[in-house]
Amino acid sequence: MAYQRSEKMEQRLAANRERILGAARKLVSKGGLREARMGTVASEAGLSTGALYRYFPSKADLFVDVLNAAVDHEILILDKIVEGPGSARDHLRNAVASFVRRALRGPNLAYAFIAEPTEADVDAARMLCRKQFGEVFKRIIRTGIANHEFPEQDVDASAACIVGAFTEALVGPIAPSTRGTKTQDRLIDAVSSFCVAAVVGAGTGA
Amino acid sequence: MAYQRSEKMEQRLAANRERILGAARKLVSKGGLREARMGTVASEAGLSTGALYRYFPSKADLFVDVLNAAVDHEILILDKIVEGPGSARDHLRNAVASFVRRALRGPNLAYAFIAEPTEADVDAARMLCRKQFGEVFKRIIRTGIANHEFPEQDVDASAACIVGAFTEALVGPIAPSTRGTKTQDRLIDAVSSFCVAAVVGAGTGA
Amino acid sequence: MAYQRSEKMEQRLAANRERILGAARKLVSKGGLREARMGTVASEAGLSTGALYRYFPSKADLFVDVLNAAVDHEILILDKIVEGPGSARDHLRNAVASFVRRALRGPNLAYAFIAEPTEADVDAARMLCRKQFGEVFKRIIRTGIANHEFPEQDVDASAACIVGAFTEALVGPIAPSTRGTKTQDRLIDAVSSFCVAAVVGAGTGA
Amino acid sequence: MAYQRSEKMEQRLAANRERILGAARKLVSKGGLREARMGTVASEAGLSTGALYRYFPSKADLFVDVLNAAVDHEILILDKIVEGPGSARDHLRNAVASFVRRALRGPNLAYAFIAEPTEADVDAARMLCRKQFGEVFKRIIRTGIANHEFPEQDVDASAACIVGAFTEALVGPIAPSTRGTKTQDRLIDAVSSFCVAAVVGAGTGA
DNA sequence: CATGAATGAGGCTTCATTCAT
DNA sequence: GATGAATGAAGCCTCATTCAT
Repeated sequence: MAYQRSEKMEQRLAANRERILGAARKLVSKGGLREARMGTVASEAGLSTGALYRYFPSKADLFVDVLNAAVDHEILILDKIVEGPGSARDHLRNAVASFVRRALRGPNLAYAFIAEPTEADVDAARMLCRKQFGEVFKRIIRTGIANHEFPEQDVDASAACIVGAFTEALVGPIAPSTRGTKTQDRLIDAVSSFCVAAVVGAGTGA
Repeated sequence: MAYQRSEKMEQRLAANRERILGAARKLVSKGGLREARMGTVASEAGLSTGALYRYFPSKADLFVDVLNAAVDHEILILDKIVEGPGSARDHLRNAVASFVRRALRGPNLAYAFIAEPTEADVDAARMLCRKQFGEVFKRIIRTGIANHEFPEQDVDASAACIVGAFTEALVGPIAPSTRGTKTQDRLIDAVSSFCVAAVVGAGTGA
Repeated sequence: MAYQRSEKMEQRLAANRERILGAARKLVSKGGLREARMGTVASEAGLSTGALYRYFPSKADLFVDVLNAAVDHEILILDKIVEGPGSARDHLRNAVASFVRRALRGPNLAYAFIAEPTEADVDAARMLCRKQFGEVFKRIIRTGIANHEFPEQDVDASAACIVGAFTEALVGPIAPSTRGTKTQDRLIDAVSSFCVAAVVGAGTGA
Repeated sequence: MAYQRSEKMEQRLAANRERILGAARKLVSKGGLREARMGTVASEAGLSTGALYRYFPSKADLFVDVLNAAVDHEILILDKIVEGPGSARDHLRNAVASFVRRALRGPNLAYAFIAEPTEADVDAARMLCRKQFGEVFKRIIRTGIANHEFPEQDVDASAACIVGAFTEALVGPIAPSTRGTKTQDRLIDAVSSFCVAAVVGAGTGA
């Protein structure tokens, strides 16, 4: 009996945790960390403010977790692509396209967690996330260079440029609004082409 | 008899205004708008809080000015490059390189004003700024396409990617710290090469 | 399991709200709106500043409520008198006497809410209040005129004079301090007599 | 020469003082003390903020002077009426009518300086002013009682009521807006009749 | 004496966090 | 464990007053 109860409880707790994370993700992607107040997260999650602190010790912790969850998920997918079949060029194209596609789908967390600086704690976590994304692309590029698919280049800089390029293309005000699926496909294509061309042709530009 | 609107005074006022802008720029580039408190700006500028409001009607106004001043300066320089001699490819390369070079020099405002969302007022201004940068690159790309220097491509997306690429390369945590002048030159080169290659090879990557 | 919206809690909240209103009333009647700082209201009510904003969205709202509560209460009483038995003259006398009596009892809100101008919000509310008091007296006077108890007269002006008369008599520095009950009774009598005589004898004075 | 200069100077200084007082009066009667900022007074007077402090040691002092000047002027006129020919009833009627007439003319200082509470300093002065007005009416009433023109009554209370009555009739929102001259005459008549009737009939009302 | 820039205390309000129920 | 009321530290801004020119 006690065991039963506890199992049910466990589930409820886990569900709550997820709901909180979901609410936080939603809010942060809508208005940035600044606008994501703890109180709003709580009511969005159907809980009380106080309850939040039973799951996360502080706002910073909560959002670091939001960040990490989102990023872990992305990285997992990207890793699969990289480890899958195909040339480095394919990997690169697919990795970028895959990221952009998902970002265009959901609310654009990208903006919030890639761009916006806030408290030191969260900021540190964000830096790490960007680094992680960078690592994925570095791996791809390095492989390509080893294969002689890609020319020699500053891997760090290229990876940074890639992450920056698709981030801006996703969240920035430059690219036109992307409502229709077709438009989205075109954007995905454009961005991934851009990155592939850049890496493939690196050194060419001089 | 009347108050001497002496030249010295004028200068002092102008100097104050500059010191305020300078302090604001410094603070915003260090910790983002969030951390740039009016009080801190004031003391950094060697003035009292109240004095700030003689020069700028509100925090938002002050930082919009900081933003605009920085951007106007950049755009001016980029425009000169675009209107100067050389191929579109040169323009592109030089525009990127020039921006990145200056950004690496001064405090990296780029971060603050390209990325961080804040109050509606400032945000609107920032959107405009990014758009402005985008326009510069769109012009370059369009010219290059007309010249058959560059292949057909999604100009909006490419411009967005360029802005994103160098922004991230500048402020992001992916590229290694760039202290030495030599390292900086390498980064400048890498980033501008990346962008040029991307635009030149666009459509190639498919 | 869920948060107990216990009766005790409800009561405590209601009590807090009352304490806030009470504190606000006290302060405003002592030094006017100007001196009634939110911080002072809070500590007077035994709460923190922040807590006030859980009960009232802003200073203006709080004081509009103070005003309305006080006035509603008064108007209710005055209305009862007007609708009760007796001649218009009796109604007039009793209405004035009743108001003055209660005003002398509690802190003299009259001053604050009838006289002092402040923020637009509160001001609008105050104007309404004064108008409300005016209406009560207009009704009385109109009835009396219809009855031929009172001579024809400018009802608006008379009502205004009545409200002004007892307000000044209550809060002004002209009438001597009224500490003793006997003195108070005398004042009540004097003021109500004054008003009755004025209305009864209107037009006589020419 | 030096003498000449000094005389001219004296005049200019006196003129400045008057202009400041005038500006202050205008502003206070428009928006109350609260809205009458020193800076605004200064520019309205065609001077600088600092200059104000050469004529008046503080905001409170300035407005106390404004108040006193206005009141002295009134009292002088009222005194003349009281000392002139006619019955006490005439004096009373004329005094009230005269005050109301002038108040309706100029900007309604009455409101600001009779009603609105502010800093302790100014407040004290205002209390005195109201007392002064009260004294005038007390004198009239006492004389009338001695003459057996008026019945015995609480002189203090009656005087307070009179001051309150015309103040409210002047500034309150109860009496309809008084734009036309004819309307104004009617109001003057109504208010003075009201007061006379009240004093004449005092004690009648019981 | 005039000027108007500078000061700085103090007001209102927000919100992450705590805690009695 | 959950609730949401309460806390209190900041933040932005205003404005009477001072002071170098």
